[in-house]
Amino acid sequence: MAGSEPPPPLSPALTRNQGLVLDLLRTVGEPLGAYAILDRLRSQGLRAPAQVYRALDRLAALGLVHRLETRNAFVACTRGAHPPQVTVFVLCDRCGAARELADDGHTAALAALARRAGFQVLGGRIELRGLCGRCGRMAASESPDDEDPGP
Amino acid sequence: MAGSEPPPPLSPALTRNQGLVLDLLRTVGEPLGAYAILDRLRSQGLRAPAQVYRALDRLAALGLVHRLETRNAFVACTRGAHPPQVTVFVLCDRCGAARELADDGHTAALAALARRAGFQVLGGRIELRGLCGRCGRMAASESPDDEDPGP
DNA sequence: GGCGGAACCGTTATATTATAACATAACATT
DNA sequence: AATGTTATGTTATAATATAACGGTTCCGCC
Repeated sequence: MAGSEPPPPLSPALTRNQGLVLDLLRTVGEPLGAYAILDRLRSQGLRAPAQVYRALDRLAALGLVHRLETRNAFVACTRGAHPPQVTVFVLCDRCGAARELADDGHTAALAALARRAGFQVLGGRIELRGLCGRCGRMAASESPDDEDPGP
Repeated sequence: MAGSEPPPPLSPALTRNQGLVLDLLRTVGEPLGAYAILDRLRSQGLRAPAQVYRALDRLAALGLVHRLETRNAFVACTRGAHPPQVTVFVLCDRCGAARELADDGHTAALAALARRAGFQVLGGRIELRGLCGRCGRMAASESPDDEDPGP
């Protein structure tokens, strides 16, 4: 139909839906559930969960997004290409932020530990929960109560 | 065998529903979803998901069962009392078995790593997926195909 | 011996997350 | 053009999890 070609944001080798989902996650920077993604992409024409899940499956297989199992949410990878699963996530209980850290060899060491028990490791990602720096300081200094992080 | 020796099952301080769920998980030995637990306890009078989830919440808080985030399933703890989360799970993709291993200090080391990034760790459990010894051998020797573990 | 509170219980209803299944469209390769 | 492959759009449904309500039991206590 109309000559509508959105060239700038989309990453190459990705289909339209995959590009939309990846762009959104990169822009937002924090974890989003599949239905939150869907809601934000309705204006771009997405209508059904399956469309989002399919795009997420592909992006995850490419290592461009990671699934956070403890939150049932998805986040764009913030480290360049990295060998499969050499990454640790830390997730803030208070503000929901997710941060991806280099795992410093722990995943490999854990795989070796498992192997000693006769188990062959094929995957797995480490997710730790707690408080990010900002929320930790607020919780410690202000008082032992619960508030949203301010502006 | 029968006699009158029920020493392993019911833990003290548990309510009826909690005891039923814990016994079931201990007997089965492998991870079960909440609805699978419910189905197997209908004969004991349980009827609604909330009953199972409540029992599981309490048992998890006591450290008697663990939740496997990557499977949305629950498994009885196989190691005696242990400090919070000093445990690694390895989960077999093929037969579904779960095994709990001592973490050899990795969780603590990871917490230290996170702390260096300004993050205060409050919890988290490591789950690795792959093949257990038995399934790994079958996959390697027999052929590169997919069968259920024998009877 | 009756009164509050706490913890658990059972139940219904609903929210949230994820897949199945199927027909169509787009595109590259023959 | 016929074909195979991949992605798409759509509907329906499965699987997992929680909210909300009222009732019961038990325990401490005055």
